[in-house]
Amino acid sequence: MFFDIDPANGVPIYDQVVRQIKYAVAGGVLVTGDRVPSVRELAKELVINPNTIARSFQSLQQDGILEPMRGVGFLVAHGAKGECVRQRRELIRQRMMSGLKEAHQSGLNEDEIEKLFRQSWAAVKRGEKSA
Amino acid sequence: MFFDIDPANGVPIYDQVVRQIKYAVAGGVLVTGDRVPSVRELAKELVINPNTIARSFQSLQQDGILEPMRGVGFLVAHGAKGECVRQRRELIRQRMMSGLKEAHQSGLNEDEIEKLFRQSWAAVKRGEKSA
Amino acid sequence: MFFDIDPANGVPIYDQVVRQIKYAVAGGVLVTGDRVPSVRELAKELVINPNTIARSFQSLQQDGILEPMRGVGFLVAHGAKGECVRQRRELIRQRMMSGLKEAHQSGLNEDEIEKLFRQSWAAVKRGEKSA
Amino acid sequence: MFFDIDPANGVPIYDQVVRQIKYAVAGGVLVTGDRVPSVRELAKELVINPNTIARSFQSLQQDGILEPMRGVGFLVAHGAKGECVRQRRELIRQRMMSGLKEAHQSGLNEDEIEKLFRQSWAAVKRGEKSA
DNA sequence: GTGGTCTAGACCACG
DNA sequence: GTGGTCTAGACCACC
Repeated sequence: MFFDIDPANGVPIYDQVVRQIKYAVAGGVLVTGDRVPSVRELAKELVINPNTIARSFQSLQQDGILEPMRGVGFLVAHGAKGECVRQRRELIRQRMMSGLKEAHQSGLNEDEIEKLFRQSWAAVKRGEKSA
Repeated sequence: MFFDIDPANGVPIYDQVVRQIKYAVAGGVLVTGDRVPSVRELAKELVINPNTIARSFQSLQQDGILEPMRGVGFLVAHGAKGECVRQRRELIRQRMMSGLKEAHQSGLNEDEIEKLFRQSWAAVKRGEKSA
Repeated sequence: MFFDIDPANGVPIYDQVVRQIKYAVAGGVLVTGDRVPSVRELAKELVINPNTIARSFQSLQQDGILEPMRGVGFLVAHGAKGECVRQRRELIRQRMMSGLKEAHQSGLNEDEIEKLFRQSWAAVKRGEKSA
Repeated sequence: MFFDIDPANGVPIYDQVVRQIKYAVAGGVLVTGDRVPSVRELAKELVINPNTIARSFQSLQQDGILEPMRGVGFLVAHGAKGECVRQRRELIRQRMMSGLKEAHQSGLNEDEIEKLFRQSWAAVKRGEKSA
């Protein structure tokens, strides 16, 4: 699929899966009514324990992003896109805030932080993997 | 002292202590030869179990930031400042990179990410706590 | 398993565990990819507090001998054998050096030291416990 | 004096002092009736906490190696030499045994251990410090 | 007084 | 089930 899971990321795998699916819905890669790959399929593809995927789906179901369809699997729910677009912004914002909070508290001055941001963003756009 | 520990932060307490001390050394608040508060003192001040502090100090010792002095306590080691300045930048950089990687991968466009950065940084400087 | 822990040895228990595992890897008893007994299993078997074992494993992880596998346990890491063979020799060498240094410095002459070595080695091979 | 103290040796400093004095008596460097340097002198010379030296002297007094002399200090006791010669051999022997026990248990074969002994002994005689 | 080690037991996150 | 973190409290060695 469209997933980019990093087991050594600090972020729990189940949460990475949750986020990736939300981002896919927010970006229109998945739209209301689409069938999401089954737990087993995803687990096999991502080389992850099926329980982990199941936990992700459970979380997505509680958030109203996915709906279980008996005998079929999970479908993207009505109104999921708006919710995902909103959550995407919020998830990224929180991560940004928490990082900047530590940067600020660490005593780095504003110029250095700005510079780090520029460099990191450029590196990310170039597709580096060193984070 | 100069500590800002948040027990409900996700980041383990012992790691927060490690980082704060590295930042203090990087910023010149602590310099080579300075005696760091004893395990018991710090534990009492931060209302944290002494074992947790001991774990932080052990980690700092392995990194060559602190040196144990028998019967005295821990002292800031030779060359600690350079190392801490380096590590501070690296710790912040990694956090920045990993956040931006997720932002990029989430499909947010460059303008939105830039805007989030501006807003978040302004909020952090204003001292908000909403992250 | 293959452990010989002596709680009244002077050497900390967690360090004895670390060494025994390194020796096991060096000797080929454990090979890359092998799953090491879980913290709880080992603790139960050796009648040691789980935290103590956890500390040993943490140390072995930092040395690159073991790798944690989420939800599974610890596995012997790639390249562990070479490292362990090297460390085994070094650990024994250091112990030998430090003992001989004291012997030399104590004023015992060479013949006496040689003789003590012969006698001790013979005793160890006979399996005596008087040290 | 004739001391060779290594604070990072694992062996407690007070015990190193005890041993060194016993070795000096065993080797005839100190003989019955000789006055041993005062606690303060030794502490200053070895850059060690005076309490540590005091503890060493206390131990030596209990062993009958030193005798306190009011207003003078500590003197080497009657019969100390024989006792020290005996203890010297025993102390070295124990250290040898414990090292060889670990070597044996580590799986190193006899040839390797013999070789390590040769190399280490040669290095010690050359006066190396790497242990 | 200092740090080092160990135990006991709890709770959590993860798979 | 796994390891990770934290607390509480004990005992020890050392200075």
